[in-house]
Amino acid sequence: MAGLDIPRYACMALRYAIMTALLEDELSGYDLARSFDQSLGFFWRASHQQIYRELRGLSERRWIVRRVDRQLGRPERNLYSLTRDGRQALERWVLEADRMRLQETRDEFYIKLYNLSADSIDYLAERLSARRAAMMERLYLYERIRRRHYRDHETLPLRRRGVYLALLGGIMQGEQYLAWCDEALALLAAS
Amino acid sequence: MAGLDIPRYACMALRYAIMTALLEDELSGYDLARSFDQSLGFFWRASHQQIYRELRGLSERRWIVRRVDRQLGRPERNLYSLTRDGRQALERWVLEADRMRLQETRDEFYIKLYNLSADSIDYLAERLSARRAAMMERLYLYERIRRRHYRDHETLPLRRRGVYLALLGGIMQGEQYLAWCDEALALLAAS
DNA sequence: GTTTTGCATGCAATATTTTGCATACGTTCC
DNA sequence: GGAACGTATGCAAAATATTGCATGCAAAAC
Repeated sequence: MAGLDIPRYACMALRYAIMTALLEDELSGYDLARSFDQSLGFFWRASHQQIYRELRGLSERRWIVRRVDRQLGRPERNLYSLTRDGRQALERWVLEADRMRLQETRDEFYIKLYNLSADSIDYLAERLSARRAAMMERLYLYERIRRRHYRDHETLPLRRRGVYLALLGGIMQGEQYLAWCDEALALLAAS
Repeated sequence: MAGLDIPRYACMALRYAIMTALLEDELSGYDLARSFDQSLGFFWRASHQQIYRELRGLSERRWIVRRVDRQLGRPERNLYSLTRDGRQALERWVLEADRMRLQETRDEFYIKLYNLSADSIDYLAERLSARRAAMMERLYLYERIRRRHYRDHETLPLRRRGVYLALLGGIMQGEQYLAWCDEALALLAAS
């Protein structure tokens, strides 16, 4: 009865993000969840619940296949890999009209800044410092990845060069964010 | 029966973004929709449908009030303004624990970059140019706002200084994005 | 004079994300 | 010997966002 229930809307970037992660590796839901906490996750965050749900959908549509990995004395893992259909769907998606969202920084902190007042200034400055520190840490991680895997990006195979560009975007954005935090902190301190 | 149906979850930034927009002006849903296409909307986008829905919720909770504005020979407008309760709720929200999201650039373009291939390189380069141009245009708008209203930001009242900081964040981020586009375009062209 | 654009509002369905909860096994810390 | 932590999986409900559709009036463009 059910049928494949193919949605009319073509977005569902998470679906494709997961397939992208499976492009070169066979991964479990758990692996994916961790990877969405790191690399790919810097550009598209997802919780494990979301990932497991997408994994089910993707399996139903036969874009990925599951292989059960039984380990002695451990819970078994479901390892997923791309099918040929999945690979093709992914390739199609990449070439599909993209809805340009222009860096939507959907951060409620900016809205809070719009509400700057004598009551909130100390709190907001403190939160800003926390953001600065967190970004610093993330940048450090980015840089480690860059040094490890992308030191010499001109010799990289094409696909990896794309990944490098995304990483570079993250790094540049992070550095800019630090600079902004510093300016903002200075301006708040002077108020 | 219904009751106020106060949600357990405290996020709902859109709700507060709307109230923030109403902080100094009495606005209609239409005005808000336009304003979310501009200034505030650079940090939190929302469609008019979403806005009208929130406006209803906010009215039910008595955080805003509606005043009907009848215009001769024109459809009437519903103008909303903050109540005292709303103002207090907003102030509370600003001081509430914020869940730091660290600049989540949720842009599927990065995921597409992860899929860079001989087949996709031209398309992706073209899309990148389009993004560059769009960001350029946005930056131009930001700069106009800055020159108009924030030229001398040291003399601004406190709240406006917060708005200026948000604007500055947008400008810096936009400039960084342009720089990234240029680097990425160069790297793609060399491939 | 008809088409387009702008003002102004909204419903309903679908899609997506978040939150809360739940289970189960193994290892390491105290 | 028990608590905490890491691996591993998942359901259900609520919140949030997007898309498609719908209406109606006025002014301006063609």
